[in-house]
Amino acid sequence: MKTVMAKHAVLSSGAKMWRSLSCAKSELRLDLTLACGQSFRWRETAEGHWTGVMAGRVWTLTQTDDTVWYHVYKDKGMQGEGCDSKRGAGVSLQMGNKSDKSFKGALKKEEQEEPVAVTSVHDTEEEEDMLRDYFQLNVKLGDLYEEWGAADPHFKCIADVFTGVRMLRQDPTECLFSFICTSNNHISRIQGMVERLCQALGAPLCQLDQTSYHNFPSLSALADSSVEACLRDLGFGYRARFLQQSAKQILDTHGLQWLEGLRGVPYVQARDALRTLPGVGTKVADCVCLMSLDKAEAVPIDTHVWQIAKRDYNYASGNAQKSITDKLHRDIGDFFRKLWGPYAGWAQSVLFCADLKKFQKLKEMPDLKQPLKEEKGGGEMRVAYKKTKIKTEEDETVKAMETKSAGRKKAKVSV
DNA sequence: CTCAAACCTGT
DNA sequence: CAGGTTTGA
Repeated sequence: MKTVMAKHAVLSSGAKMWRSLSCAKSELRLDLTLACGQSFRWRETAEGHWTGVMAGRVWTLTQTDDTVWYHVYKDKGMQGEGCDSKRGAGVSLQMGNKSDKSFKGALKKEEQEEPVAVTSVHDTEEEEDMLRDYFQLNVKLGDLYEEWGAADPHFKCIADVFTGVRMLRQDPTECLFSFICTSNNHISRIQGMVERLCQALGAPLCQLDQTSYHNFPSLSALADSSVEACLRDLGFGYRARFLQQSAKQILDTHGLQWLEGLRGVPYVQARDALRTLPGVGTKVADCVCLMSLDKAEAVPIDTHVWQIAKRDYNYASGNAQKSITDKLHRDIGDFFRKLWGPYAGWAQSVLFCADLKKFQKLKEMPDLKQPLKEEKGGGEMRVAYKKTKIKTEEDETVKAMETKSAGRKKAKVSV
């Protein structure tokens, strides 16, 4: 009676369970995009195979030269039973949050009791749409790389190796609460924390090999008064309170749909709205704007990006500062927006990715199919930026609006 | 508006 | 100290 334990899918064994999506590696590199610190939910479960939870389902993704292969696990067995009220709410609330029409059918399907998981044509189309939405495949990354490279020699240099680094369009709730965990913290610990968070408070989805996969917790699950103590036990430290308080504040003063509604609000307004939440400062707010709220111009500035600005762009302003001030945030963000344009946040993620320790080996051994580009002296690249004008006039919309809305945590947003 | 210190925990 | 935020001078 004990069912055979399900396993992670592998492309080489059982091609029938895989579906495909035409997509060149220059448009999407799964390994870089999924492991560069945007989402903390994907794991490499086999060589080049990435497994994680997205839109309430468990996926394994892999790719060949011109194709992305995906498999969606169907496990009705674990749903609808064995979850407490908090978790139960997790499923429906999570799905209810989706405003996109393409996700409409999801809630109904979960509630039905189909004995066998037959994948209908409708499911197939729906899931392909989910992927296209999540990876924002309508955005032509190759064209953007061309533009950034034309405007910025240093970017062009990096871009030859780090192609296909693409911004994910994440669920706003998952994105916000994951990034509240990032303060004063490093990626490896954040990954563990987010995993424990989902395991403790998220609805279970399925189990593969020794790993159980859970949905990200709902707002109401996170807002429960018992959550802070629970998360402190799980090693969240002072962030435990931030998570619970932010969830409660959103539900009490804004409502369930508020976060998603910020997608339709201008960047600066959305960012200031987020900053009213405990544990959410400038950097975290920018991350959420960029990675889940469709604000491509948001450039999250952390100490690491500051180092990049100083080292590769000869950014001198704020040298006296010991740490990043609010003003420095604004100035560096404006600097990069001026350089890269409306998708500056996407460009920044490429450089950020290229600077991660775990990807350094790619710089030494580029693609074999591509002949080595001729070495360009790094020193000369920098000279080009020696005299780069850092400050610009008040002509930028973003800047103008920022100075206007100075009252930080007071900002009231009517959505 | 700027600045430093404290905040949890793991390396 | 770490990919930060809050708080009080």
